[in-house]
Amino acid sequence: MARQLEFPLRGAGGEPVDLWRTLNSHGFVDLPPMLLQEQARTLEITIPIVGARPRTVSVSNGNDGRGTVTVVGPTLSERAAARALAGVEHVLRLDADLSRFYELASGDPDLAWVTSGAGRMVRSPTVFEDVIKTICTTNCTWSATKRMVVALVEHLGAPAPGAPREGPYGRAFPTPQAMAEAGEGFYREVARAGYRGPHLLSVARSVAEGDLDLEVLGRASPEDLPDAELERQLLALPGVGPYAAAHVMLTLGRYSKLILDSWTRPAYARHVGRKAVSDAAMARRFKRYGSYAGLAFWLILTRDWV
DNA sequence: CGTCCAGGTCTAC
DNA sequence: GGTAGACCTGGACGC
Repeated sequence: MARQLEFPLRGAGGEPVDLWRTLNSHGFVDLPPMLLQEQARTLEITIPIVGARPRTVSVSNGNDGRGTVTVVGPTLSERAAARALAGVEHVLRLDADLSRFYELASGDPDLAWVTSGAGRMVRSPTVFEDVIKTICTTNCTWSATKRMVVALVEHLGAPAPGAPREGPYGRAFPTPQAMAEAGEGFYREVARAGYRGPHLLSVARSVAEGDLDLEVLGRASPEDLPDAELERQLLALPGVGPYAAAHVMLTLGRYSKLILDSWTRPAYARHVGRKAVSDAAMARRFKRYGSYAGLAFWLILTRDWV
């Protein structure tokens, strides 16, 4: 018996939330254990629940400007239901207050459109998941990224009730422990992660052994952990360079860095009708958005995604 | 069939 | 500090 939960589509500052645009905020919704369903305009995702098995839920627009969470599988206890709902609200970043960004954007012809509820980046249930997935996007095609992440979730992820017998869906993203216990051979021969394999294993082991706490990076305030220091810590991770650090930072709600890669560079050049634009020029152009520079950059590039 | 390179990173100068 | 070269993999190309 499915169970329905509801939540208000409002940000922490009372600002509007465009759910469909949030669900299309970046490419990770195309990687398991997330599954974007275009026709139904829903996001299916399998999330870990503390003290219980992972659960697969479906997120969509409900009535009266609210969002709906439909839980797959047996009915949850009150506590587990509350945790599942909190998990979805976390993934949708409803705790973020974008009202100051909207004020900034409302006076900008390039960006005023975002104030109707764009700019909320989907994040994974854990920082660990976003870091691992980001490493899997480096120096390869999207199909390769998918192959690696599919393998991780399919073979190492804990199944939710009602999970299909095979395939990557209906399973939570693997824990650091599960990834640490997988041997080098798994990364080489099953995930076919190539030279990234040792990086993935190293990050997983560090977290599993307690030497590295990635989750604290998601909780730290900019006062306690300024963007520059956060970037420094991310760059220290094996396999994480400038692109990956900027991408992870976007998923952490830290928007000062521009994501500069082989997709965004030409996409921005097209946007301004030039053959190429230097990284320095892009940084200058977005400097006026201050701590929201990277978010402004990303939104301008992805405006036509919805 | 070989070469190139994709939502880069690391090491060695 | 800035910049070549190497690096797994496997589609997309050109020949």
